[in-house]
Amino acid sequence: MTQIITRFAPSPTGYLHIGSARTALFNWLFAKHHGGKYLLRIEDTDRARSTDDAVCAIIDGLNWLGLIPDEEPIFQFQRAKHHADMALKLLNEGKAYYCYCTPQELEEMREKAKLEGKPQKYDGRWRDRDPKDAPKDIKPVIRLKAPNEGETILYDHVQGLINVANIQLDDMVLLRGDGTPTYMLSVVVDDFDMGITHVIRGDDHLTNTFRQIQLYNAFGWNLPIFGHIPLIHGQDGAKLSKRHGALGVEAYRDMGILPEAMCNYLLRLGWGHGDDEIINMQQAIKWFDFNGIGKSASRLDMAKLFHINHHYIQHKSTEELLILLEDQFKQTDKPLLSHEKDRITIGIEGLKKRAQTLVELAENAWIYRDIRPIKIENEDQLKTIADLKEVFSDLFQHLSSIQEWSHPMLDLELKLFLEQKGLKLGKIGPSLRLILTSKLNAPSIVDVMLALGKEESLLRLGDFI
RNA sequence: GUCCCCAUCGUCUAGUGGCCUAGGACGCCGCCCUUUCAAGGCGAUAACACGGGUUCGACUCCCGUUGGGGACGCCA
Repeated sequence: MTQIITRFAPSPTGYLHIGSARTALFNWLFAKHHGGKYLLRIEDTDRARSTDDAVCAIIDGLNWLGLIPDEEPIFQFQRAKHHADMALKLLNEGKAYYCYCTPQELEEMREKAKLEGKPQKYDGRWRDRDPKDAPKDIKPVIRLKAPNEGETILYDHVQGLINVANIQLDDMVLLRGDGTPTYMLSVVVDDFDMGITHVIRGDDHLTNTFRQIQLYNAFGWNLPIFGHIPLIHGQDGAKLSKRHGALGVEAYRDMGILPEAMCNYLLRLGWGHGDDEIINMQQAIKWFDFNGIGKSASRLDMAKLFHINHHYIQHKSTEELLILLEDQFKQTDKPLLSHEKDRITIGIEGLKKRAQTLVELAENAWIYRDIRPIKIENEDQLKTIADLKEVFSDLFQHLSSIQEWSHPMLDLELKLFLEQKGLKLGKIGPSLRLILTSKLNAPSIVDVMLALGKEESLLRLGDFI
Protein backbone atom coordinates (compact mmCIF):
# COMPACT_ATOMS: atom_id res chain seq x y z
CA MET A 1 0.00 0.00 0.00
CA THR A 2 1.39 3.36 -0.95
CA GLN A 3 1.82 6.10 1.58
CA ILE A 4 -0.81 8.77 1.60
CA ILE A 5 0.44 12.24 0.73
CA THR A 6 -1.66 15.37 0.95
CA ARG A 7 -0.80 18.96 0.34
CA PHE A 8 -1.94 22.44 1.08
CA ALA A 9 -1.26 24.79 -1.83
CA PRO A 10 -1.99 28.43 -1.08
CA SER A 11 -1.10 31.31 -3.33
CA PRO A 12 0.81 33.94 -1.39
CA THR A 13 -1.24 37.00 -2.14
CA GLY A 14 -2.26 37.92 1.39
CA TYR A 15 -2.89 36.54 4.85
CA LEU A 16 -3.79 32.94 5.55
CA HIS A 17 -7.50 32.95 4.85
CA ILE A 18 -9.70 31.29 7.42
CA GLY A 19 -11.13 28.99 4.77
CA SER A 20 -7.67 28.06 3.59
CA ALA A 21 -6.70 27.35 7.16
CA ARG A 22 -9.50 24.82 7.36
CA THR A 23 -8.39 23.27 4.09
CA ALA A 24 -4.89 22.98 5.51
CA LEU A 25 -6.28 21.47 8.71
CA PHE A 26 -8.28 18.87 6.81
CA ASN A 27 -5.27 17.93 4.69
CA TRP A 28 -3.07 17.71 7.75
CA LEU A 29 -5.57 15.60 9.68
CA PHE A 30 -6.20 13.32 6.74
CA ALA A 31 -2.50 12.67 6.31
CA LYS A 32 -1.95 12.10 10.03
CA HIS A 33 -4.98 9.85 10.27
CA HIS A 34 -3.59 7.62 7.58
CA GLY A 35 -0.02 7.79 8.76
CA GLY A 36 0.95 9.72 5.67
CA LYS A 37 2.64 12.97 4.85
CA TYR A 38 1.31 16.49 4.61
CA LEU A 39 3.17 18.91 2.35
CA LEU A 40 3.08 22.61 1.72
CA ARG A 41 3.40 24.09 -1.73
CA ILE A 42 3.44 27.83 -2.24
CA GLU A 43 1.79 28.63 -5.54
CA ASP A 44 3.66 31.76 -6.42
CA THR A 45 3.48 31.61 -10.18
CA ASP A 46 1.57 34.86 -10.34
CA ARG A 47 4.61 37.06 -9.99
CA ALA A 48 2.65 40.27 -9.89
CA ARG A 49 0.55 39.31 -6.90
CA SER A 50 2.84 37.02 -4.92
CA THR A 51 4.80 38.59 -2.09
CA ASP A 52 7.35 37.44 0.45
CA ASP A 53 5.26 39.02 3.19
CA ALA A 54 2.36 36.84 2.22
CA VAL A 55 4.56 33.75 2.25
CA CYS A 56 5.60 34.65 5.79
CA ALA A 57 2.05 35.37 6.86
CA ILE A 58 0.88 32.01 5.59
CA ILE A 59 3.70 30.07 7.18
CA ASP A 60 3.25 31.99 10.45
CA GLY A 61 -0.43 31.22 10.42
CA LEU A 62 0.14 27.54 9.80
CA ASN A 63 2.77 27.38 12.51
CA TRP A 64 0.42 29.05 14.93
CA LEU A 65 -2.20 26.42 14.22
CA GLY A 66 0.40 23.69 14.49
CA LEU A 67 -0.04 22.53 10.93
CA ILE A 68 3.60 21.90 10.21
CA PRO A 69 4.41 20.30 6.88
CA ASP A 70 6.43 17.10 6.89
CA GLU A 71 8.89 18.44 4.35
CA GLU A 72 10.31 21.79 3.36
CA PRO A 73 7.79 23.91 1.45
CA ILE A 74 7.99 23.79 -2.31
CA PHE A 75 7.85 27.03 -4.22
CA GLN A 76 6.04 26.47 -7.45
CA PHE A 77 7.72 29.25 -9.38
CA GLN A 78 11.09 27.55 -8.99
CA ARG A 79 9.74 24.69 -11.02
CA ALA A 80 8.46 26.88 -13.85
CA LYS A 81 11.07 25.65 -16.31
CA HIS A 82 10.03 22.07 -15.78
CA HIS A 83 6.38 22.98 -16.16
CA ALA A 84 7.13 24.72 -19.42
CA ASP A 85 9.01 21.68 -20.66
CA MET A 86 5.99 19.54 -19.90
CA ALA A 87 3.83 21.84 -22.00
CA LEU A 88 6.29 21.54 -24.85
CA LYS A 89 6.22 17.79 -24.46
CA LEU A 90 2.47 17.77 -25.02
CA LEU A 91 2.95 20.09 -27.97
CA ASN A 92 5.44 17.70 -29.57
CA GLU A 93 3.11 14.81 -28.99
CA GLY A 94 0.34 16.69 -30.76
CA LYS A 95 -1.71 16.92 -27.57
CA ALA A 96 -1.39 20.67 -27.41
CA TYR A 97 -1.13 23.46 -29.94
CA TYR A 98 -0.16 27.06 -30.43
CA CYS A 99 -2.94 29.61 -30.27
CA TYR A 100 -2.45 33.12 -31.63
CA CYS A 101 -5.60 34.75 -30.37
CA THR A 102 -5.34 38.24 -29.00
CA PRO A 103 -6.97 39.20 -25.71
CA GLN A 104 -9.41 41.30 -27.69
CA GLU A 105 -10.44 38.33 -29.80
CA LEU A 106 -10.97 36.28 -26.66
CA GLU A 107 -13.03 39.04 -25.14
CA GLU A 108 -15.24 39.24 -28.21
CA MET A 109 -15.64 35.49 -28.17
CA ARG A 110 -16.94 35.58 -24.62
CA GLU A 111 -19.28 38.46 -25.32
CA LYS A 112 -20.71 36.66 -28.28
CA ALA A 113 -21.14 33.39 -26.42
CA LYS A 114 -22.93 35.21 -23.63
CA LEU A 115 -25.33 36.84 -26.06
CA GLU A 116 -26.04 33.54 -27.76
CA GLY A 117 -26.60 31.76 -24.48
CA LYS A 118 -23.66 29.44 -25.06
CA PRO A 119 -20.94 28.53 -22.59
CA GLN A 120 -18.29 31.19 -22.40
CA LYS A 121 -15.24 29.48 -23.73
CA TYR A 122 -12.48 29.61 -26.25
CA ASP A 123 -13.79 28.27 -29.54
CA GLY A 124 -10.66 26.37 -30.55
CA ARG A 125 -10.05 28.37 -33.68
CA TRP A 126 -6.32 27.59 -33.74
CA ARG A 127 -6.76 23.97 -32.83
CA ASP A 128 -6.44 22.64 -36.33
CA ARG A 129 -5.26 25.71 -38.13
CA ASP A 130 -2.00 25.66 -39.97
CA PRO A 131 0.69 27.43 -37.91
CA LYS A 132 1.81 29.02 -41.20
CA ASP A 133 -1.20 31.32 -40.85
CA ALA A 134 0.24 32.60 -37.63
CA PRO A 135 0.57 36.34 -37.33
CA LYS A 136 4.21 37.24 -36.88
CA ASP A 137 3.73 39.84 -34.20
CA ILE A 138 1.86 37.72 -31.71
CA LYS A 139 3.48 35.51 -29.12
CA PRO A 140 1.35 32.38 -29.03
CA VAL A 141 0.12 30.52 -26.00
CA ILE A 142 0.06 26.77 -25.84
CA ARG A 143 -3.35 25.25 -25.31
CA LEU A 144 -4.31 21.73 -24.47
CA LYS A 145 -6.07 19.88 -27.23
CA ALA A 146 -8.85 18.73 -24.97
CA PRO A 147 -11.47 16.21 -26.05
CA ASN A 148 -14.49 18.00 -27.45
CA GLU A 149 -16.97 15.20 -27.17
CA GLY A 150 -17.92 12.75 -24.49
CA GLU A 151 -17.70 13.65 -20.86
CA THR A 152 -15.21 13.87 -18.07
CA ILE A 153 -16.07 11.96 -14.94
CA LEU A 154 -14.96 12.72 -11.41
CA TYR A 155 -15.56 10.51 -8.46
CA ASP A 156 -15.20 13.02 -5.69
CA HIS A 157 -14.80 11.57 -2.22
CA VAL A 158 -16.83 14.33 -0.67
CA GLN A 159 -19.32 15.28 -3.36
CA GLY A 160 -19.78 11.94 -5.04
CA LEU A 161 -19.99 11.16 -8.74
CA ILE A 162 -20.03 14.19 -10.99
CA ASN A 163 -19.68 14.42 -14.72
CA VAL A 164 -19.36 17.29 -17.09
CA ALA A 165 -19.81 17.28 -20.84
CA ASN A 166 -16.48 18.00 -22.50
CA ILE A 167 -18.20 20.50 -24.73
CA GLN A 168 -18.43 22.72 -21.66
CA LEU A 169 -14.69 22.71 -21.20
CA ASP A 170 -12.46 24.65 -23.54
CA ASP A 171 -8.86 24.18 -24.54
CA MET A 172 -7.13 25.71 -21.57
CA VAL A 173 -3.93 27.67 -21.77
CA LEU A 174 -0.93 25.72 -20.54
CA LEU A 175 1.85 28.11 -21.38
CA ARG A 176 1.39 31.85 -21.58
CA GLY A 177 2.65 34.06 -24.39
CA ASP A 178 5.65 34.93 -22.28
CA GLY A 179 6.51 31.27 -21.85
CA THR A 180 5.44 30.97 -18.22
CA PRO A 181 3.21 28.11 -17.15
CA THR A 182 -0.33 28.60 -15.94
CA TYR A 183 -1.77 27.41 -12.69
CA MET A 184 -3.61 24.49 -14.30
CA LEU A 185 -0.41 23.07 -15.71
CA SER A 186 1.71 23.72 -12.66
CA VAL A 187 -0.75 22.17 -10.25
CA VAL A 188 -1.07 18.97 -12.20
CA VAL A 189 2.64 18.56 -12.81
CA ASP A 190 3.51 19.37 -9.20
CA ASP A 191 0.87 17.15 -7.69
CA PHE A 192 2.14 14.36 -9.86
CA ASP A 193 5.80 14.96 -9.11
CA MET A 194 5.17 15.32 -5.40
CA GLY A 195 3.32 12.04 -5.40
CA ILE A 196 0.17 13.59 -4.03
CA THR A 197 -2.36 10.83 -3.48
CA HIS A 198 -5.25 12.91 -2.13
CA VAL A 199 -6.16 16.38 -3.25
CA ILE A 200 -8.37 17.98 -0.62
CA ARG A 201 -9.30 21.53 -1.47
CA GLY A 202 -12.15 24.01 -1.58
CA ASP A 203 -15.28 23.53 -3.59
CA ASP A 204 -14.35 26.51 -5.70
CA HIS A 205 -11.83 24.28 -7.47
CA LEU A 206 -14.40 21.73 -8.50
CA THR A 207 -14.72 22.91 -12.08
CA ASN A 208 -10.97 23.26 -12.38
CA THR A 209 -10.71 19.63 -11.51
CA PHE A 210 -12.38 18.56 -14.71
CA ARG A 211 -9.83 20.46 -16.74
CA GLN A 212 -7.06 19.05 -14.64
CA ILE A 213 -8.35 15.54 -15.21
CA GLN A 214 -8.09 16.17 -18.93
CA LEU A 215 -4.49 17.16 -18.39
CA TYR A 216 -3.74 14.06 -16.34
CA ASN A 217 -5.21 12.06 -19.17
CA ALA A 218 -3.10 13.86 -21.76
CA PHE A 219 0.01 13.02 -19.76
CA GLY A 220 -1.19 9.48 -19.26
CA TRP A 221 -0.98 9.79 -15.47
CA ASN A 222 -3.15 8.19 -12.85
CA LEU A 223 -5.53 10.50 -11.08
CA PRO A 224 -5.14 11.31 -7.41
CA ILE A 225 -8.19 11.00 -5.21
CA PHE A 226 -10.12 14.25 -5.01
CA GLY A 227 -12.19 15.62 -2.18
CA HIS A 228 -13.77 19.02 -2.58
CA ILE A 229 -14.87 20.53 0.69
CA PRO A 230 -17.68 23.07 0.80
CA LEU A 231 -16.79 26.69 1.32
CA ILE A 232 -17.22 28.72 4.45
CA HIS A 233 -19.74 31.51 4.13
CA GLY A 234 -20.42 34.62 6.15
CA GLN A 235 -23.36 35.02 8.52
CA ASP A 236 -25.62 35.93 5.62
CA GLY A 237 -24.74 32.90 3.55
CA ALA A 238 -22.78 34.79 0.94
CA LYS A 239 -19.17 34.12 0.19
CA LEU A 240 -16.98 35.08 3.09
CA SER A 241 -15.69 38.57 2.57
CA LYS A 242 -14.26 41.45 4.50
CA ARG A 243 -17.60 42.80 5.55
CA HIS A 244 -18.24 39.58 7.49
CA GLY A 245 -15.31 40.33 9.74
CA ALA A 246 -11.89 38.83 10.02
CA LEU A 247 -10.65 36.74 7.15
CA GLY A 248 -7.05 36.10 8.08
CA VAL A 249 -6.19 33.72 10.88
CA GLU A 250 -3.75 36.23 12.33
CA ALA A 251 -6.73 38.44 13.09
CA TYR A 252 -8.19 35.65 15.22
CA ARG A 253 -4.88 35.24 16.98
CA ASP A 254 -4.87 38.98 17.67
CA MET A 255 -8.39 38.70 19.03
CA GLY A 256 -7.04 36.33 21.62
CA ILE A 257 -8.26 33.08 20.16
CA LEU A 258 -6.25 30.02 21.16
CA PRO A 259 -4.92 27.96 18.25
CA GLU A 260 -6.44 24.79 19.66
CA ALA A 261 -9.82 26.51 19.87
CA MET A 262 -9.46 27.73 16.31
CA CYS A 263 -8.66 24.22 15.09
CA ASN A 264 -11.51 22.70 17.05
CA TYR A 265 -13.94 25.23 15.68
CA LEU A 266 -12.70 24.90 12.11
CA LEU A 267 -12.82 21.14 12.38
CA ARG A 268 -16.48 21.20 13.36
CA LEU A 269 -17.29 23.56 10.53
CA GLY A 270 -18.13 21.14 7.78
CA TRP A 271 -17.15 18.00 9.59
CA GLY A 272 -18.84 16.09 12.33
CA HIS A 273 -18.38 13.03 14.48
CA GLY A 274 -21.67 12.24 16.16
CA ASP A 275 -22.47 14.63 18.96
CA ASP A 276 -18.85 15.42 19.75
CA GLU A 277 -18.07 19.10 20.03
CA ILE A 278 -14.87 19.49 21.99
CA ILE A 279 -12.28 17.52 20.12
CA ASN A 280 -8.56 17.80 20.63
CA MET A 281 -6.09 17.17 17.86
CA GLN A 282 -5.15 13.67 19.01
CA GLN A 283 -8.77 12.68 18.94
CA ALA A 284 -9.30 14.45 15.64
CA ILE A 285 -6.47 12.50 14.04
CA LYS A 286 -8.13 9.30 15.17
CA TRP A 287 -11.52 10.24 13.85
CA PHE A 288 -10.95 12.40 10.80
CA ASP A 289 -11.89 10.99 7.44
CA PHE A 290 -13.86 11.83 4.31
CA ASN A 291 -17.05 10.30 5.62
CA GLY A 292 -17.52 12.97 8.26
CA ILE A 293 -17.27 15.84 5.81
CA GLY A 294 -20.57 17.49 4.96
CA LYS A 295 -21.59 18.51 1.48
CA SER A 296 -23.11 21.88 2.13
CA ALA A 297 -21.48 25.20 2.83
CA SER A 298 -21.37 26.40 6.41
CA ARG A 299 -21.48 29.80 8.00
CA LEU A 300 -18.96 31.30 10.29
CA ASP A 301 -20.35 31.80 13.79
CA MET A 302 -18.21 33.93 16.05
CA ALA A 303 -20.34 33.20 19.12
CA LYS A 304 -19.54 29.53 18.89
CA LEU A 305 -15.88 30.20 18.26
CA PHE A 306 -15.78 32.33 21.41
CA HIS A 307 -17.57 29.66 23.36
CA ILE A 308 -15.05 27.03 22.35
CA ASN A 309 -12.24 29.44 23.09
CA HIS A 310 -13.68 30.01 26.55
CA HIS A 311 -13.66 26.29 27.09
CA TYR A 312 -10.03 25.93 26.14
CA ILE A 313 -9.04 28.86 28.33
CA GLN A 314 -10.71 27.17 31.31
CA HIS A 315 -8.68 24.05 30.69
CA LYS A 316 -5.31 25.76 30.43
CA SER A 317 -2.99 25.42 33.38
CA THR A 318 -2.10 28.51 35.35
CA GLU A 319 1.48 28.29 34.08
CA GLU A 320 0.36 28.21 30.46
CA LEU A 321 -2.05 31.04 30.99
CA LEU A 322 0.63 33.15 32.62
CA ILE A 323 2.94 32.67 29.66
CA LEU A 324 0.12 33.65 27.32
CA LEU A 325 -0.64 36.68 29.47
CA GLU A 326 2.97 37.81 29.48
CA ASP A 327 2.77 37.62 25.71
CA GLN A 328 -0.34 39.73 25.65
CA PHE A 329 1.23 42.33 27.90
CA LYS A 330 4.39 42.44 25.82
CA GLN A 331 2.25 44.12 23.24
CA THR A 332 1.54 46.94 25.69
CA ASP A 333 4.36 49.11 26.98
CA LYS A 334 4.18 47.58 30.45
CA PRO A 335 5.68 44.12 30.69
CA LEU A 336 4.33 41.98 33.49
CA LEU A 337 6.29 42.30 36.76
CA SER A 338 6.97 39.34 38.97
CA HIS A 339 4.80 40.45 41.91
CA GLU A 340 2.00 41.19 39.49
CA LYS A 341 2.39 37.66 38.22
CA ASP A 342 2.11 36.39 41.77
CA ARG A 343 -1.17 38.20 42.25
CA ILE A 344 -2.54 36.96 38.96
CA THR A 345 -1.53 33.43 39.85
CA ILE A 346 -3.71 33.65 42.96
CA GLY A 347 -6.55 35.37 41.16
CA ILE A 348 -6.45 33.40 37.94
CA GLU A 349 -9.54 31.27 38.56
CA GLY A 350 -11.69 34.34 39.00
CA LEU A 351 -10.16 35.93 35.94
CA LYS A 352 -10.35 33.11 33.48
CA LYS A 353 -13.97 32.20 33.91
CA ARG A 354 -14.75 35.75 32.90
CA ALA A 355 -12.66 35.63 29.76
CA GLN A 356 -13.67 34.39 26.35
CA THR A 357 -10.41 35.48 24.78
CA LEU A 358 -6.84 36.09 25.84
CA VAL A 359 -7.40 39.76 25.16
CA GLU A 360 -10.24 39.79 27.66
CA LEU A 361 -8.15 37.83 30.12
CA ALA A 362 -5.39 40.39 29.86
CA GLU A 363 -7.84 43.24 30.24
CA ASN A 364 -9.34 41.66 33.32
CA ALA A 365 -5.90 40.96 34.74
CA TRP A 366 -5.09 44.66 34.83
CA ILE A 367 -6.78 44.87 38.21
CA TYR A 368 -3.85 42.95 39.66
CA ARG A 369 -1.21 45.19 38.19
CA ASP A 370 0.26 48.31 39.74
CA ILE A 371 -2.44 50.82 39.01
CA ARG A 372 -2.48 52.86 42.23
CA PRO A 373 -3.85 55.32 42.78
CA ILE A 374 -7.03 53.88 41.33
CA LYS A 375 -8.67 56.39 39.04
CA ILE A 376 -12.41 56.81 39.24
CA GLU A 377 -13.84 59.37 36.87
CA ASN A 378 -17.55 59.09 37.58
CA GLU A 379 -18.75 61.87 39.91
CA ASP A 380 -21.64 59.89 41.37
CA GLN A 381 -19.39 56.99 42.18
CA LEU A 382 -16.89 59.28 43.87
CA LYS A 383 -19.64 60.84 45.89
CA THR A 384 -20.96 57.48 47.05
CA ILE A 385 -17.48 56.51 48.10
CA ALA A 386 -17.02 59.78 49.94
CA ASP A 387 -20.30 59.24 51.74
CA LEU A 388 -19.03 55.89 52.94
CA LYS A 389 -15.65 57.20 53.99
CA GLU A 390 -16.19 56.43 57.65
CA VAL A 391 -17.28 52.89 56.96
CA PHE A 392 -14.24 52.31 54.81
CA SER A 393 -12.02 53.84 57.44
CA ASP A 394 -13.40 51.34 59.95
CA LEU A 395 -13.05 48.56 57.42
CA PHE A 396 -9.42 49.55 56.98
CA GLN A 397 -8.87 49.13 60.70
CA HIS A 398 -10.77 45.88 60.74
CA LEU A 399 -8.80 44.40 57.87
CA SER A 400 -5.51 45.64 59.26
CA SER A 401 -5.97 43.46 62.27
CA ILE A 402 -6.42 40.28 60.29
CA GLN A 403 -3.46 37.99 60.76
CA GLU A 404 -4.30 35.20 58.38
CA TRP A 405 -5.00 36.66 54.91
CA SER A 406 -6.85 33.65 53.55
CA HIS A 407 -10.06 33.20 51.66
CA PRO A 408 -12.11 31.72 54.51
CA MET A 409 -10.76 34.27 56.95
CA LEU A 410 -11.43 37.25 54.68
CA ASP A 411 -14.87 35.92 53.96
CA LEU A 412 -15.58 35.56 57.65
CA GLU A 413 -14.13 38.90 58.68
CA LEU A 414 -15.98 40.77 55.97
CA LYS A 415 -19.25 39.21 57.07
CA LEU A 416 -18.44 39.97 60.68
CA PHE A 417 -17.68 43.57 59.85
CA LEU A 418 -20.93 44.00 57.95
CA GLU A 419 -22.83 42.45 60.81
CA GLN A 420 -21.25 44.81 63.30
CA LYS A 421 -22.14 47.76 61.13
CA GLY A 422 -25.58 46.44 60.38
CA LEU A 423 -24.89 46.76 56.71
CA LYS A 424 -25.61 44.62 53.69
CA LEU A 425 -22.79 44.03 51.27
CA GLY A 426 -25.00 45.51 48.59
CA LYS A 427 -24.58 48.84 50.32
CA ILE A 428 -20.80 49.08 50.21
CA GLY A 429 -19.94 46.32 47.71
CA PRO A 430 -19.97 48.32 44.51
CA SER A 431 -17.93 51.13 46.02
CA LEU A 432 -15.46 48.75 47.58
CA ARG A 433 -15.04 46.99 44.26
CA LEU A 434 -14.37 50.32 42.61
CA ILE A 435 -11.80 51.22 45.22
CA LEU A 436 -10.01 47.92 44.79
CA THR A 437 -10.26 47.49 41.03
CA SER A 438 -11.57 50.70 39.48
CA LYS A 439 -14.26 48.53 37.95
CA LEU A 440 -17.91 47.98 38.67
CA ASN A 441 -17.65 44.44 37.33
CA ALA A 442 -14.83 42.27 38.54
CA PRO A 443 -14.19 39.02 40.40
CA SER A 444 -15.58 38.73 43.90
CA ILE A 445 -14.25 41.20 46.45
CA VAL A 446 -12.74 38.51 48.66
CA ASP A 447 -10.98 36.95 45.68
CA VAL A 448 -9.60 40.30 44.69
CA MET A 449 -8.33 41.11 48.18
CA LEU A 450 -6.79 37.69 48.46
CA ALA A 451 -4.94 38.04 45.19
CA LEU A 452 -3.83 41.59 45.87
CA GLY A 453 -2.50 40.63 49.26
CA LYS A 454 -2.94 42.46 52.51
CA GLU A 455 -0.54 45.28 51.82
CA GLU A 456 -1.83 46.27 48.41
CA SER A 457 -5.46 45.83 49.44
CA LEU A 458 -5.00 48.19 52.36
CA LEU A 459 -3.05 50.66 50.27
CA ARG A 460 -5.82 50.81 47.69
CA LEU A 461 -8.42 51.18 50.40
CA GLY A 462 -6.27 53.75 52.17
CA ASP A 463 -6.20 55.94 49.07
CA PHE A 464 -9.88 56.65 49.58
CA ILE A 465 -10.05 57.41 53.30
C1' G B 1 -26.35 33.34 -19.88
C1' U B 2 -23.92 28.13 -19.63
C1' C B 3 -22.32 24.27 -16.49
C1' C B 4 -21.75 22.16 -11.65
C1' C B 5 -22.89 21.60 -6.49
C1' C B 6 -25.90 22.06 -2.14
C1' A B 7 -30.70 22.08 0.99
C1' U B 8 -32.59 19.18 9.04
C1' C B 9 -33.86 24.31 14.66
C1' G B 10 -31.32 31.51 13.90
C1' U B 11 -26.11 28.93 13.44
C1' C B 12 -22.83 24.29 13.46
C1' U B 13 -24.54 19.54 13.10
C1' A B 14 -26.54 13.93 14.40
C1' G B 15 -29.52 11.05 11.39
C1' U B 16 -27.34 6.18 5.64
C1' G B 17 -35.89 3.34 5.00
C1' G B 18 -38.91 1.55 10.55
C1' C B 19 -34.67 3.14 16.69
C1' C B 20 -37.59 10.17 15.11
C1' U B 21 -42.93 12.21 19.52
C1' A B 22 -36.16 14.23 14.79
C1' G B 23 -30.84 14.07 19.09
C1' G B 24 -26.54 17.28 20.60
C1' A B 25 -23.88 22.03 20.67
C1' C B 26 -23.78 27.52 20.21
C1' G B 27 -26.97 31.63 20.50
C1' C B 28 -31.64 33.52 22.21
C1' C B 29 -35.42 33.41 26.32
C1' G B 30 -36.86 31.99 31.44
C1' C B 31 -35.64 30.21 36.34
C1' C B 32 -31.97 28.95 40.23
C1' C B 33 -27.29 30.36 42.44
C1' U B 34 -25.15 35.23 43.58
C1' U B 35 -22.22 41.53 46.64
C1' U B 36 -21.29 43.07 40.68
C1' C B 37 -19.96 40.86 36.06
C1' A B 38 -19.20 36.20 34.77
C1' A B 39 -19.11 31.07 35.41
C1' G B 40 -22.23 27.05 36.82
C1' G B 41 -27.06 24.36 37.29
C1' C B 42 -32.06 23.61 35.47
C1' G B 43 -35.71 24.49 31.82
C1' A B 44 -38.20 26.48 27.42
C1' U B 45 -38.68 27.99 22.26
C1' A B 46 -37.03 26.22 17.69
C1' A B 47 -35.91 22.48 11.91
C1' C B 48 -36.55 17.80 7.98
C1' A B 49 -37.66 24.18 1.69
C1' C B 50 -41.99 22.75 -1.52
C1' G B 51 -44.59 19.26 -4.87
C1' G B 52 -44.81 14.62 -6.95
C1' G B 53 -43.41 9.57 -7.05
C1' U B 54 -41.02 4.52 -5.13
C1' U B 55 -42.28 1.64 -0.63
C1' C B 56 -46.26 -1.79 4.01
C1' G B 57 -43.33 2.50 5.76
C1' A B 58 -39.71 8.11 4.07
C1' C B 59 -35.68 13.33 7.02
C1' U B 60 -33.43 9.26 4.70
C1' C B 61 -34.20 6.66 -2.39
C1' C B 62 -35.92 8.96 -7.47
C1' C B 63 -37.91 13.23 -10.35
C1' G B 64 -39.34 18.23 -10.61
C1' U B 65 -39.87 23.24 -8.45
C1' U B 66 -37.95 26.92 -5.44
C1' G B 67 -33.97 28.89 -2.82
C1' G B 68 -28.68 29.32 -1.94
C1' G B 69 -23.66 28.73 -3.56
C1' G B 70 -19.60 27.96 -6.94
C1' A B 71 -17.06 27.97 -11.75
C1' C B 72 -16.88 29.97 -16.52
C1' G B 73 -9.04 34.44 -17.30
C1' C B 74 -2.50 34.27 -20.94
C1' C B 75 -5.46 34.75 -11.51
C1' A B 76 -4.54 31.03 -8.35
